Amino acid sequence: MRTGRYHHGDLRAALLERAEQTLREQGVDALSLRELARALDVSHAAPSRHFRDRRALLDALALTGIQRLTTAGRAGLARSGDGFPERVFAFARAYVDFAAAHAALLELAFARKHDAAVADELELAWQPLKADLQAVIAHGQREGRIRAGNADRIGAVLFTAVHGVATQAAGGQLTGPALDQVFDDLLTHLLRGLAPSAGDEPLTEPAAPAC
Amino acid sequence: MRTGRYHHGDLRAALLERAEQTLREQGVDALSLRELARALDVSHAAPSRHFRDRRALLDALALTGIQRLTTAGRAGLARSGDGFPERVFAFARAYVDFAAAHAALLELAFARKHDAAVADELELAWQPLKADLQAVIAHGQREGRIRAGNADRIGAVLFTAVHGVATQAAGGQLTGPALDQVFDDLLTHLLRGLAPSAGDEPLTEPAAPAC
DNA sequence: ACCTGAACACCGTTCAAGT
DNA sequence: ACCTGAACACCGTTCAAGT
Repeated sequence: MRTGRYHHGDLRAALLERAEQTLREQGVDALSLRELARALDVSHAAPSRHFRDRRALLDALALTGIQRLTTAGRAGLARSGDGFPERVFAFARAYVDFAAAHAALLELAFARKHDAAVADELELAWQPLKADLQAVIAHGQREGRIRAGNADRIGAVLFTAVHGVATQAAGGQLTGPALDQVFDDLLTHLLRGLAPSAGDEPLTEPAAPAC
Repeated sequence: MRTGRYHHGDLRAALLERAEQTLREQGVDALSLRELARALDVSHAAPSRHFRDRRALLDALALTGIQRLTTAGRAGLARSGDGFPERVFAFARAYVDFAAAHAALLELAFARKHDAAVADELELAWQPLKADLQAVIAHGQREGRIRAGNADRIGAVLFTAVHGVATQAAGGQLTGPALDQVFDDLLTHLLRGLAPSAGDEPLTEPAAPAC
């Protein structure tokens, strides 16, 4: 039922919002421009004013996904205490939980981009989250819990490990207690390996003095 | 141009083979049953004899993807020597290389399944690869390079870490030297954390005797 | 500027009918 | 058993035309 007026103060924003809902509830394949237009009571050709094609809409969604994930990571840090491994766990957990709750959205964020310009834009969008991760690592280094060295390399290692958990959570391969255990085991062992001097419990005890 | 005869000794196999090619060259979105039928010179309704719907074809492809990946992992092990960290690296590298070369196929293998029966079937298909990984870990434990303990848990940790590298390689977020470095750093630090007693170079030197 | 409506070339899926 | 051909209900995309 068309209302008659052109209407829609901001069709672009409305399309994105509705698309995100469909994505969450029914997945990418169920996302159609025509269905979106119908839901917003607008002609099927109207979306093309705001998104060149379906892919452009998906790319825009990917961008919001990265931004939301960044926000979720910060919220996780804000909820956590000041301790060292605690902050790493809080940050990582926020990532994994977001991935499980917004699987399709994150999948879009990580999909291979055909357009180089889009790939660059998304790469840029990751920077704030990566900066947050750097800060967490620098904190661990100051506390003597992470070995000195190139923080970018250490950041890439942590990011990749957590991403491995997150993608499996998103795909449903890892759920419930199994997910929790892998998450804990992976981070614990990796941090142990990243510690400056690894005794038996380097994550909860200061390194024993050399004998 | 239809030939006239029903033809095609094994249309199902022909469909899968052609689909895999299209997937590799043009991605999932470009994969259409009608196009496949056209390429095989068969009516557009013929594929439905062998695959209930498009999703069923995609599920079948996912299955072959897991099998191919398993084969690639074994080939990696076969090429490697007998040393301990060497075998882990060889196995993991085969996984990552396969992911980079067959991104779309592996994506299908890890996509969330709507059908529980399919999810179970794919879960089963992973078992041979996971068994191979268990063997590599058991080897490391015998050599005193990996701490004793539940091999399933340790396997899940290693799998997840490597999967994190693989998905980023598949998505094009990690390529070239950056990929190699993250791969090396992650495995090195994780194995260090998994070692029974971690000195400064636990991966290349036997653990120093306790003082 | 922003949207409509018609048009075009594609889909997936189903089903009676052919061999 | 296996396939065809027509039919149906959907798509994405384009473009002249409207306000």
